[in-house]
Amino acid sequence: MRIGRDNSAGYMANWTARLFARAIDRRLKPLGLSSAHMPVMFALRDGAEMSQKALAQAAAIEQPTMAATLSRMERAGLVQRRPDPDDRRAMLFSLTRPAREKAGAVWAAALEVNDLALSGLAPAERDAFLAMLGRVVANLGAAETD
Amino acid sequence: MRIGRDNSAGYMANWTARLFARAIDRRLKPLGLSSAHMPVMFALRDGAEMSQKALAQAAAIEQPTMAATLSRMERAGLVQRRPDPDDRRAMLFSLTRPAREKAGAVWAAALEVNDLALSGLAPAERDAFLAMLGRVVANLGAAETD
DNA sequence: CCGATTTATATAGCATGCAATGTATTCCAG
DNA sequence: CTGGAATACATTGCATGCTATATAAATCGG
Repeated sequence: MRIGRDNSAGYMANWTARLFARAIDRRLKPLGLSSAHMPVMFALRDGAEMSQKALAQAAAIEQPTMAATLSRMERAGLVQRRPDPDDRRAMLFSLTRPAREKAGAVWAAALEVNDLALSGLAPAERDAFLAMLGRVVANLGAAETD
Repeated sequence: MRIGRDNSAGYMANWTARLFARAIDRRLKPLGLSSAHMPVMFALRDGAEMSQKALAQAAAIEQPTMAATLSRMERAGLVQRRPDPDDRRAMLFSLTRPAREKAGAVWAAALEVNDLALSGLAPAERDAFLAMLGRVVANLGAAETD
């Protein structure tokens, strides 16, 4: 079997992810946001407060990565942190008012890019696509634990 | 419609790509290689020589990204460059002997991770999955040109 | 209650990716 | 043949992601 570009799932997944990120970033850049901010925006919607660890788990990224993202978002005035009154190791993060006001636009950009990417696929195909992505994530995630 | 994590194609694609890269990197690290080297290894197999621009196109990444990757690969003794005799602006890259000797192991790692990721999917599903990734790439790529 | 372990965050160092820009050649129209 | 446009590469600056490691606080067994 010949593995080139188009029949390597890993390569295609990488390519797809980069195109998604670029499409999102182009739309969010005017708002001072980027694709990495989206999981945080969603997790902290409706005024929720979460620790860095909880945010990292929600975004499925490593803790130092989330620390850096939160640091940049704080610098940009998008999130604020306060000490967790119940755990002096932890910090609780929440969206600032400016960030909350941008949530709608972030939502719209997510929907727009999602729809653009999946155009030409029937609803059942979209479901199947997401299910297969979920299966691949489960397969690779399970293999990491070993 | 509620967009969270599991029903956002962009988020799932990003997650999938990161898991693929980690699985590949874990296997290639003992060889002194990484996932970003794979498109170069494949493009330059069988002693082929290619310019930096041709390699960037083959890998579907931007030129500065390929420049950095080739620079690291050169530092690691994996590729060598020589001036293009027909174009004094261009350089021709090829794999070194040590890199050629690692090509088989790279191939094996790619097949292993591909199979692990797609385990549980029937051959027809795998084909459909790759076809849908191709469709998403085409959709997002076409939108970039605008 | 105490020491060992676990947990939450911080930090360093690096790879991979992008956009924007500079420089040297090449190519093409006139 | 020449000047402007296009092309190939280099460089800068930054974001996103990882691993490995350090530090402080919480937790748990005895």
